[in-house]
Amino acid sequence: MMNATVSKECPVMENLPPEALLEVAAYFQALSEPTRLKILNLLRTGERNVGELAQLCGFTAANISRHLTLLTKHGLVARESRGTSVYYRIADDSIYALCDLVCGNISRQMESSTKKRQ
Amino acid sequence: MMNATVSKECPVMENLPPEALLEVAAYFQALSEPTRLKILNLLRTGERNVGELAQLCGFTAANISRHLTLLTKHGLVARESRGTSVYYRIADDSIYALCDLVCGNISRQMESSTKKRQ
DNA sequence: TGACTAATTGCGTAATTAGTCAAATAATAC
DNA sequence: GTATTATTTGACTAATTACGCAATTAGTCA
Repeated sequence: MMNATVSKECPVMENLPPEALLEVAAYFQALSEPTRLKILNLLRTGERNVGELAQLCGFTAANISRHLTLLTKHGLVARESRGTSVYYRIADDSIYALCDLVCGNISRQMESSTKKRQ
Repeated sequence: MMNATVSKECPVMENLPPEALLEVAAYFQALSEPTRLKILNLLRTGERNVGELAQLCGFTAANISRHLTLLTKHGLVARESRGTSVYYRIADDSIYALCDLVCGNISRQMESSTKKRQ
């Protein structure tokens, strides 16, 4: 009932349609930019408006706004307009699980490549 | 003992150094390309050489070779030269856990955006 | 050695994208 | 209404990148 179109499981990704592949790729791409990761990291402690994020990231509000638009489009953050400001917050906590996995992989890879190097 | 340099956990990614951010971003970027996901998916059933992958993906061997080089650099696949061929295989099974998470997120997001749309 | 096959790499191209500034939009306060 | 502040969007630039072709490297076999 819930896993209608994009088989919710896909533990294998076998015989996956090309569109699914594109979507997964686009999702990873949303996470593949340092500034966007920084934003997600900043939102960990709670919501922030565009101006705050821009200042904390050291970029213009225009730039951060674009990043936030992209993150929103992929369901990673949620937008809430309050007064003249727009506040963003994490919409999908599982991204931290993703990041944990990746951090684990990276550290493992660094260990092995360090071993090889010496 | 294992979590030496890059705290294996990083459940928060708080106060993370910018280099770590760059590495995580680069790792996600390796997964953010449909052709590379296709390759990883094909390798699920076992090792393949460059020519096979090229044919199955519908691209030149040159192109696939470059993708494989990148995936190798990030520790996602392992390279083994045998005869005149070079065989690649999955080096890091946890990428499927990553993909499962992402598939789950995407299907959830599709549900909610579908709801909103109707 | 040379012939053959497979993989990699140099180079060029088209497309994407992260960033900026400036203009437009939106919400509040006067 | 106007003024002010915050966000978004249009236009542009510089940098990156996925791809193909052609040349090079590497391994096998006669």
